[in-house]
Amino acid sequence: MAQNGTKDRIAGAADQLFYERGFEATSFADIAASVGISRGNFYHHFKSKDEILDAVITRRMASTRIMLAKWQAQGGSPEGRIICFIRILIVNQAKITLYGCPVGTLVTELGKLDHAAQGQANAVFTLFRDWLGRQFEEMGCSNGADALAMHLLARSQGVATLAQAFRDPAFIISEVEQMQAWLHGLVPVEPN
Amino acid sequence: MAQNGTKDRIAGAADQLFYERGFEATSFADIAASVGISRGNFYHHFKSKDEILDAVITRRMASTRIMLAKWQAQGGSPEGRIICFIRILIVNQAKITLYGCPVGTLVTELGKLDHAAQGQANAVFTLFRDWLGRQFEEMGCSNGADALAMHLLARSQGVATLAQAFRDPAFIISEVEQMQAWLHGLVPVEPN
DNA sequence: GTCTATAAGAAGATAGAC
DNA sequence: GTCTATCTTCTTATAGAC
Repeated sequence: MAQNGTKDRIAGAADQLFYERGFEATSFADIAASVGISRGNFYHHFKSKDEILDAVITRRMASTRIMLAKWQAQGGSPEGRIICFIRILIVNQAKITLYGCPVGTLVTELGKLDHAAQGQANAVFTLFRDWLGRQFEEMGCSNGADALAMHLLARSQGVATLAQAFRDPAFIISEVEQMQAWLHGLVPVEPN
Repeated sequence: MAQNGTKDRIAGAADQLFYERGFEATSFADIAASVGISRGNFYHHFKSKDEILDAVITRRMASTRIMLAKWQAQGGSPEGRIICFIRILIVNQAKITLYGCPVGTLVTELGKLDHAAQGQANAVFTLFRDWLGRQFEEMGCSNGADALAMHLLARSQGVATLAQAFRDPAFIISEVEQMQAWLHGLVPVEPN
């Protein structure tokens, strides 16, 4: 991590700018200015813009895996772990109200650009999807576990989109409560 | 409508390209090529790219108003009219699977660009929001009518986002059924 | 590893002929 | 109303000095 400071700082700055402004709208000059290096230095670390995108997605994959592993390791019930997922909407409430969901907005943009990294970006979604699916399976919803995972992912995406559109952080709170109620209503009161 | 053929054709082509590729990613050359005119001719009809965006949003506002008015005029129950809204996901299934929701994706992009037309684009959302709110009021949900409207908008947005991300048109069908079931479960069987 | 300088191309936008 | 030609600026990308 501290092995190559500059390369990592570039990827970090790009990660943030791609989230806040979008991939296409972010130029090398923007990233360079954010890191505090010259544009020329840039190409010593990354040969092209697509390579930076690669690095950004790799970063996001890694941090997502760490987050999911942490939730998994802290014990508790699968239901409790799903609550952890739902509550990232609240943890990131302010940023979501401004920029939406980093995963969803990047996948949508790359999809429209027909970009080669689209599948890679979508792998972050798949990470959440599979993890949620396993939690629902553990909850005893072995039949529709994946459908439930997709349903919850979609609910979260919709909340992020509308919260950003209307700049309404309170909407996030309201919907998170409804998602938690939905989750509790899934299994008819069957303590593990 | 037929008064200025070229201007309208430009706006129509821009509308489609902004949806399929995004606003920033669409260049004047792209639109001109799509319409079959030269780039120079362009500026006779629109002074800037922002003016085209204005025209595109105006078009979308108009067509949305027409669609909502049509649903309103066809009689039936408010519940039936909300079903009309839900089912546009199915009507536009193929395009949504490829490009997501035209309203949501434009608002998200303009939000990230911090574009001046962001509020204007969001007005299309507000058109749906207010119309849905009135339907829920008529259904007797006068207290939480707007919250229900926002909830349903969010659900639709989430479905569009994930359907596009996973290129999964079947997910739309599955979620539309769930939204209809949710709608029917709202009022405890009280015929109008 | 970092910089300056610069190339090559695409973008939005304008001028003026027809 | 449509075209060609051109301008300016921005963006990605490269070359080469330090």
